[in-house]
Amino acid sequence: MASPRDIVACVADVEYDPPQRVRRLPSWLLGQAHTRSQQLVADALAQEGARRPHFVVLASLADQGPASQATLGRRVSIDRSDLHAIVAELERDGLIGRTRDPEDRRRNVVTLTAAGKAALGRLNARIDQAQRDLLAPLSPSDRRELVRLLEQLLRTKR
Amino acid sequence: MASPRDIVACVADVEYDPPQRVRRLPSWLLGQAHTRSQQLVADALAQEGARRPHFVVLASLADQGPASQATLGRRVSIDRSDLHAIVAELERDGLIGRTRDPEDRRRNVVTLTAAGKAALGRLNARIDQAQRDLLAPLSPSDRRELVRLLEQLLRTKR
DNA sequence: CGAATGTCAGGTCGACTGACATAG
DNA sequence: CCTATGTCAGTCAACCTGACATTC
Repeated sequence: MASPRDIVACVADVEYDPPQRVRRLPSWLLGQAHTRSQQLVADALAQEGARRPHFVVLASLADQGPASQATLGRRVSIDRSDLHAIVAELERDGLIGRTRDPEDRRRNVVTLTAAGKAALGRLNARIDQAQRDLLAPLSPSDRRELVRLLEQLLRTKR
Repeated sequence: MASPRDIVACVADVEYDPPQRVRRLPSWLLGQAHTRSQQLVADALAQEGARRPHFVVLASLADQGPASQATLGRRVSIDRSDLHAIVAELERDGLIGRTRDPEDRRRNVVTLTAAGKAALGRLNARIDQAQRDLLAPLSPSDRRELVRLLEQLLRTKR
């Protein structure tokens, strides 16, 4: 039943094995690293019942102060229409408050609550652990080097 | 109309500005770098009327030889059901051929045609240019260093 | 019989577009 | 009048699931 050719075919068969050409592409490596990174962060946030936009919104409010939904969305690159669902969930969970801006009654000013600050603290701890897991294969100096290279890669071109 | 506070608010308003906390996260940097990378590659492939899976399938066929759709999908991590649309398009454009495997009549053996090899050559040139654009902000030695670090990051944990 | 293959239908999720009423 | 804001409906592509007939 298992002829030599079948065995060869079977060995050549098994599992994940993209071509060398592709494997060496910096864009491919970045994609793989991003996938791993994204998975770790998503899992970390999920343990607190949050997703990435929730975290980013809370972090922006803490670091940069209250803001209307529109400016908040602009700060963290989330579309107004998508942000709507996020802030609704955060408000439902009592992590933010929304009040009409008396000086411009179109605006919903979003503010971090005490519960929101506490939740952000927990999320920050989870995120930091995810970063450590992500960078675990690298030596401390290599971790700094990677960050430096990525920052330089992103510095130019906006 | 424009009180001092309004001007301050306006300055604080404008544009993309995620919190420092987030900006420094390795996972964030990887995400941003991946976004840029993905954009460059997608644009490069689009100039030849292709998308990423098309390229990866052609590259796998060239580097690793003909294969059934299922094994092809396993090699490059594309689901059978998604691969179906891809190979159909590649066949329509004459870049691959599909023949029933006489030794196992369940299988569709996918083969690269001459036109497919030519198309892959063009795609490779576009992709290489995209890599150069991506890495342009880095010195030659930093480019090698980045690739080394990413490979090491991915080496462990499968 | 169980397992693999190609095929198809559908579902989910994130990113984006267009519209609208309200307010400036 | 034109613009900005918050809201909602709907599109689109990527990714995944489940099903089915055919073949091993």
